[in-house]
Amino acid sequence: MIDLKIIRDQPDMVRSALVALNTTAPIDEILSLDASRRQVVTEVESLKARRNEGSKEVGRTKDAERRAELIEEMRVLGDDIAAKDEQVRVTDEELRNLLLLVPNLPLPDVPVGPDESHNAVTKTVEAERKPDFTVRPHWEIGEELGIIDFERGVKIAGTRNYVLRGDGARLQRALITWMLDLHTQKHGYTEVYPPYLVLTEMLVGTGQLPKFAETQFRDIEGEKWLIPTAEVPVTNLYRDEILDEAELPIYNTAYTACFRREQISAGRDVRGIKRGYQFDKVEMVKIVHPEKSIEEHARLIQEAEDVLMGLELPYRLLQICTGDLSFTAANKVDLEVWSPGVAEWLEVSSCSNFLEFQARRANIKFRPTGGGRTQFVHTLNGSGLALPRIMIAIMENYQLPDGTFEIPRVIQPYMGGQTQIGKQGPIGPARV
RNA sequence: GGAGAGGUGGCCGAGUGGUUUAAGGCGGCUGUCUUGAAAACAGUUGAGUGAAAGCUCCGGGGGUUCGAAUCCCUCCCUCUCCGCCA
Repeated sequence: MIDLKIIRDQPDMVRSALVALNTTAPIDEILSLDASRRQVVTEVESLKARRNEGSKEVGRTKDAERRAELIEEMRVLGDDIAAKDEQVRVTDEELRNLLLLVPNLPLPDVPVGPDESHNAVTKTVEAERKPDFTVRPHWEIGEELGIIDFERGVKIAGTRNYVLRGDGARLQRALITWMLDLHTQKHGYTEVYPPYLVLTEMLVGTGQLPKFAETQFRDIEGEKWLIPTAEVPVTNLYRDEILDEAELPIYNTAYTACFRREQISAGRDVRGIKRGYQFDKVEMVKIVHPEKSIEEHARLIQEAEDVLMGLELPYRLLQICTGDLSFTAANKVDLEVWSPGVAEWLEVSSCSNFLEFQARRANIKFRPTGGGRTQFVHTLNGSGLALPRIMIAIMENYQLPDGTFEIPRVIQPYMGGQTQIGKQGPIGPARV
């Protein structure tokens, strides 16, 4: 949520930002609601001041007649106040609902462009190893090796689900552990394990609601939602809190499963494990002083890069332009890994700076050390990283001509020294 | 799931309809004193909104009343006991 004052004081600046974002928001409705709200608030508050004074006088007055007079006067006043209070309450609610639909404003250095075609590659890093044969897509060798079971995944959970098996499941677990160790031991993060099912307000706080309800999974009563990313519970950890400035910055990292109801056309990205309703991810979340968020964003990107460099995978950085910026972000840089089997760049991380957008929604503040008014913190987050696509990248970049693949060096200690993944044992009831 | 108790300012805790919308204590900050510190003493110390006056906030929401932390309804949460359970 952006500051209502910005819309009130610089409506034209906001309108042109919306054009750059290639989106719309109900700015005019907000402005007119705000104006009428302010007028009614002023009225009702002076009425309340009079009532407070009058009611105190009732307590002091001994004279019965005068007392009755005052009470009657205050009663009439009270009806007026109740009506206006209700008016303010309704207006407040409408105003907030509209405000929740206004996207974050991009930072000045975000390149302007209508859509993803204007995103800019700002860095490309090659890997030392490069297969010199035709690499087969991960879904082929995954099935062949018996580490991914697509059929049984769909059988038990429907489309866009799969089962990892044997060394496949083990490799993913090893990657998660290594990533968490990297962030906690090298990057100064604290590991947290949050709930996967959270209250509605949490998704409003981080910006998934109210606008993107259709991409979320919710429980049957509708009171709780499956998290689409660890960003939701981990950022909201501090909701409605006033932190001490000395506590900043706060770096938290979490591994969670993530659940997304993808609204994409059937048939797109359906092959393999690139896009499922459930996937695993290690997430990094930063709560920082507002003056520090720009430099923290740069560090966050570096920390995500460290994961790819550690795994020795080829990747590139993509500066997202205004038209492709997500609703909540003021700036966003994606990390994409190259996968030769599917022959495409796969997004494995989005590193975003939200400024105070989420902090306003979730009401996360800090108290300046020298005193003074409380202020909103800035929040940032980035994947570090998304597991299925890293699995794809490893299976394809580390592939050997015989359809097996090697395990990245940094992961080998997490796999008991194992260096390669080959065909798994037979599956099926016969084994049991 | 059943029974009972309770939710007040950073913390503890008083307050059961008005004459202080929050006593008192702890902690924090400032000052006096001191070579410095401690102690003592004095003052000060929440959030939101607003240019300010003011208004709002005693778990959330609703109600009664001229007036609610205080009475009523409802929801949430915490604690104790029982039941169930990975």
